[in-house]
Amino acid sequence: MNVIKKILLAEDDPNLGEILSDYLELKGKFEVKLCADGEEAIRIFNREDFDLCILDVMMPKKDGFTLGKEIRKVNAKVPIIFATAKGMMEDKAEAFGLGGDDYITKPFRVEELLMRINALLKRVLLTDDQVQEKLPDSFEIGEYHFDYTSQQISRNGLAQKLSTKEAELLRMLCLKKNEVLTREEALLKIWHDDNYFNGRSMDVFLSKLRKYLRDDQKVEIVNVHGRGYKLLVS
Amino acid sequence: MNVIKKILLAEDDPNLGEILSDYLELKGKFEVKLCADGEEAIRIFNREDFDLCILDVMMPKKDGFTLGKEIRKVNAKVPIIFATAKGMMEDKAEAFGLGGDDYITKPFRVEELLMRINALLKRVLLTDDQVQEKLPDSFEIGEYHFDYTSQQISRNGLAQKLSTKEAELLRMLCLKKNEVLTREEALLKIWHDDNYFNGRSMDVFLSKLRKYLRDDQKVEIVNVHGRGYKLLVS
DNA sequence: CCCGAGTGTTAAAAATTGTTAAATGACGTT
DNA sequence: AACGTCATTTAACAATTTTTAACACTCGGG
Repeated sequence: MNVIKKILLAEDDPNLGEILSDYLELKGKFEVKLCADGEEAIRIFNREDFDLCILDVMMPKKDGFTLGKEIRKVNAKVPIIFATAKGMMEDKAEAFGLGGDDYITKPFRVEELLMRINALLKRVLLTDDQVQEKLPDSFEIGEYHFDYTSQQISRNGLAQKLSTKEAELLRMLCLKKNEVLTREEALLKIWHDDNYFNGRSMDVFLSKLRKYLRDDQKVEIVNVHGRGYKLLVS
Repeated sequence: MNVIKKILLAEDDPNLGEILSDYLELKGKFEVKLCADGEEAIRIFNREDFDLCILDVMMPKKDGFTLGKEIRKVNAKVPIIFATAKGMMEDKAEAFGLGGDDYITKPFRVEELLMRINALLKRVLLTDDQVQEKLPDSFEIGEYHFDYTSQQISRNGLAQKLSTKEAELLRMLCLKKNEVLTREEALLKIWHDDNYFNGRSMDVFLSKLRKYLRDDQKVEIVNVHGRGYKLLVS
């Protein structure tokens, strides 16, 4: 690909972090985001898209493994490299599965790290095309037909254009038809940040979607108090 | 080598800069662009194509390493030579390895610099041919046929000439058919600078392209609010 | 029943985008 | 140099999208 890959680097030692960051940006032509602790890292991760994460295991506030698990909750496939002191990994390795991931023991040479990064990225690139866990982009909602990419719903041949956010939210609801879509999940995936104002903004969009869908009595977006929303088609 | 190589020289000392520039143009038969600081350098770099960069590490406004990283983000392969005072490099040098780049400690003899330039350029010349990933220059967009090099689109035998920027923008959209082309990416690649006015200029071109493509209902350029555009063919 | 947190709805404000026209710039011709 | 022509940028205004604000209502625990 001709696109620059983005790497999230969580490393609490500023010196090492700076050196690694510089090296990867200059030599590996990556765009590197450096975070000093686990909490900052998860916040940044939810705001931007990354192609790979490098997590120091020993960090203040939130250790690398916890961070890794939280990242996995939101993103199932981004490759992760854990950097850890010798001997710390053996037991954990099993636990984490390490499906698409890797680990490297400190101290390591930067060339070694770069090699592993490239290896992981290449592997993702290979499997990416085959697996193509391609989510549907077209849905049936009662009498409505919803096409996500072209951002419109239609009923009886009449089309209604949707804005980007309207389409994204409706898509997430469709992907969980009859299940609960958590407010948190929608906010993190669409707004990239779960806070009060984005929540209110989302409420407005819910209201709009309900308006679009109200011509079919059998379609309903119901609230699950304190948790989220369900798209019901009876 | 029948083409004159272009060198970007970032050096804040006007005397040294002038001497180097003159020497390289005279002795090395290069075309040299001299910049007095890092900010000027990155601006120039985004506007022109260079075969090699020589960056003084200590410069006002933006130091050589930062500049080097920014250059790497845009161009992954142009060789860089860092010029630095003795002792300053040793720690970084290790980190950066010497893969595609080089460094030289001040003070140095101009002959020494010329040697390194020629060495780097020769190395690039060797590896250059392999990369050559050729992108298509002709696209089908619904009923339209778009030829990038001849800068025209045609439908039902009727041709419509495009201006350079129109063609470049349409090409980028085609290369990402059904995916999002980020405003930022288009601006950096075509306008070489992402600012408000270039953004507005791009909007005007989007409007023109939509006009050219509006005879086929199935072709659409849809906006992804806050991100960019998708070229859709249904 | 009362209260606070959570939700529904609407409207206004702010930001972004769409479109058209005028101003500027680039370039070859005379 | 003056001119015509075309490409591009800037300006102006319209329309759309998203966010924020305001107020009403609901839920569920004390």
